[in-house]
Amino acid sequence: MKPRITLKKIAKEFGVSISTVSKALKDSHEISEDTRAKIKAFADYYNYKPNSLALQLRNQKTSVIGVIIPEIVHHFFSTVINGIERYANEKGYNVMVCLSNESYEKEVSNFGVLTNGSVDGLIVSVARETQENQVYKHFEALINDDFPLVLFDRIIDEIECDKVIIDDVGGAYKATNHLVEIGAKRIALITTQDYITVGCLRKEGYLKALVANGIAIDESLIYKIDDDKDLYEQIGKIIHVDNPPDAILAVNEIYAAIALKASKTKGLVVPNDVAIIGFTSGLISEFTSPKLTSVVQHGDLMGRQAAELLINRIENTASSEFQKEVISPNLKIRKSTLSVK
Amino acid sequence: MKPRITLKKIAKEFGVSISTVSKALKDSHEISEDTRAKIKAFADYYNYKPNSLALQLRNQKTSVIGVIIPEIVHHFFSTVINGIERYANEKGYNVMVCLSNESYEKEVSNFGVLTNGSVDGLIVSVARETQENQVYKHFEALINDDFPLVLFDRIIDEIECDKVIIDDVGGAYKATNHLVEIGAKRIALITTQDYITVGCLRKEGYLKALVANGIAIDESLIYKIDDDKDLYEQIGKIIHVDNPPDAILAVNEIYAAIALKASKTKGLVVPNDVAIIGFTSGLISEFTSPKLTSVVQHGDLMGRQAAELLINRIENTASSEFQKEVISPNLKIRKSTLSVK
DNA sequence: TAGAAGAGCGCAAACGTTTTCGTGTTCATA
DNA sequence: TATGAACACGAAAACGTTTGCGCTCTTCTA
Repeated sequence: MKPRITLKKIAKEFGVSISTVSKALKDSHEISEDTRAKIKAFADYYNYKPNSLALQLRNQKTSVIGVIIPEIVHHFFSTVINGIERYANEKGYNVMVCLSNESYEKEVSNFGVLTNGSVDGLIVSVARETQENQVYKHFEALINDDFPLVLFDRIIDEIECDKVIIDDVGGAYKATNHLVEIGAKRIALITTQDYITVGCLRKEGYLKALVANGIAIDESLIYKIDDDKDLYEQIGKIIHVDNPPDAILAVNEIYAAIALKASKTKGLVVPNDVAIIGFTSGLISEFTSPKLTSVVQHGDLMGRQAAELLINRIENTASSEFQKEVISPNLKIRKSTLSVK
Repeated sequence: MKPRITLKKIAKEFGVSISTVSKALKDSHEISEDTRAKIKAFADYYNYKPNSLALQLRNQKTSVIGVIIPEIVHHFFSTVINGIERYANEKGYNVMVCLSNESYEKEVSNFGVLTNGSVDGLIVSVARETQENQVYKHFEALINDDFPLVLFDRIIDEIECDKVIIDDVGGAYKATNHLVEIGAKRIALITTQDYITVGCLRKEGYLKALVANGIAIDESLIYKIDDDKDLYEQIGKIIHVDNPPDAILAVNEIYAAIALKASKTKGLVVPNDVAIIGFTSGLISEFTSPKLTSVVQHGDLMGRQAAELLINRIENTASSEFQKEVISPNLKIRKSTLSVK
């Protein structure tokens, strides 16, 4: 790569000082019209642009937001990034994306890299392994330094910082309620392992809705999937029993789509024999047949709000107490739960 | 945010010079055991980490790769980013992601931000608007400066740099051939507007395969979709005619999934009445019914190779001529093209 | 004609590092 | 006692920028 042109080189060219060049380029009245014109023409010709590293170092500000997410090949997370990126851009910030791949170690190493001055703040969704181990030292270190931090979706209650979450309880409640309304009696829940907070919250909403409707809770209808094992097999077992459920609430789109497939394989008609709802409305739900009713999570909005909270914090325009934004999901009703009675 | 601890502060604490501290932390033999131990303990206690901006400025190296893509909420692009991120990480680089949103202006502004010293190199997939307008000044400026640049997928022939592409011609050829083999006679092509290079290339492969199989080219079976208009309407028209095609090759997954839906709506059975193949094997193809046969693009691999080329270029371990890596897509045959004769 | 005013520019510090090249002290050896 | 090395540390430049202040020279005013 050719060396970039600097103030120093321009200064040398005209036999003036660096400060003169800097001021000339900024149209300072301290510099004569003549000198200004010459220098600006030259700088323009050689396409001078201030080195941003130098500026960042001087101004003690990078205008970069770091984002750490468990994975990127995932519709929900990519919409969140989209939301973050758009808002950040409006505010003159850039985005640096790092992946933890659900690994604690990788998350910690990402923290190390990003908090050495290369970003002004961090937006994080916690890795599965971290949630499992419940080791939050790297978060605590940031909090101690008052480092601007926003957690979203997969958050940690003990860590005091700004947060953005979905109202998972409410979403699951709405969804379950909808299933009851269309006449379901035996509603299964396909959820995650207990240490995944969102899984727990959705289960809570599910249970609340059952209670509210006076339906007895049947623990045998609650299935906790292990993401490290074969999904088709685990979910298949739920359907391929003598007395399968007449409705299913799945905590994500994949589980729902697989449940749908399994149902069809068994010869069950959706929604007549079994109605299905998934969380997250990505593209999958749109193209299954029948289309899947989903709890829409508004990832874009979530990202936007996270970025907003973070930038307010960075620029000290935030209130001193930490905010907890709760986004209400809504139900997108499609054919997989069409009332059939 | 609390001010971070610096060499200067440590030096002041012990009444020594900054250089002494720097050397002590690096275990230099120039510094006495005593001093070293004291300084290291202190630095450790206060969790000292070198400011990376300062290092980047001094070393004239950021170890950051800039990535500019048209959009991120897109399975193909997110797999590419995944591939880039993983390889970059192995090599000690971080990734900064910017979105052009298919806009020329945004792309140019991203170029401006990223090439001011904040990244060591750039990986780009060209925005639709840029391809449409064919204005490549921002690319040329980079090339003139020998700035490390890799183009992938949506590339520009005139720009001389490393490139990674899919063998689109070959992929479309394979797919079309497969359709012929299972007995299709009237194969439609659903493609993009002409200025999208990948669309053109896939059309080329489609035509080649027809010729190779001695099938007459029927221009009325080639449909160019306008992404700014309603997709369902445009694609619906292809199916809802008196004499619909008996096979369809779509240049992306969405077009294919919509074609599948439209066919089912019209009462056609897939694959018996009409066989369908899409490009890109994302999650959609997996969950439609029947599952869609697809030309698998290997986005991860593509990202990995792009990152590899770029880092070699950055570290001057690349050959002087520019490389053009071509990734061969393979056909993932699923039920939408199951031989039925 | 002395003094002030103002125009035009340079110095130097600051951001936080690393690294080369000193410099001063101590100690052993001839 | 002079010489040399070994030891322990500091000064300063470099990366590229911004900016407050000071300096010099001209020009105007009283």
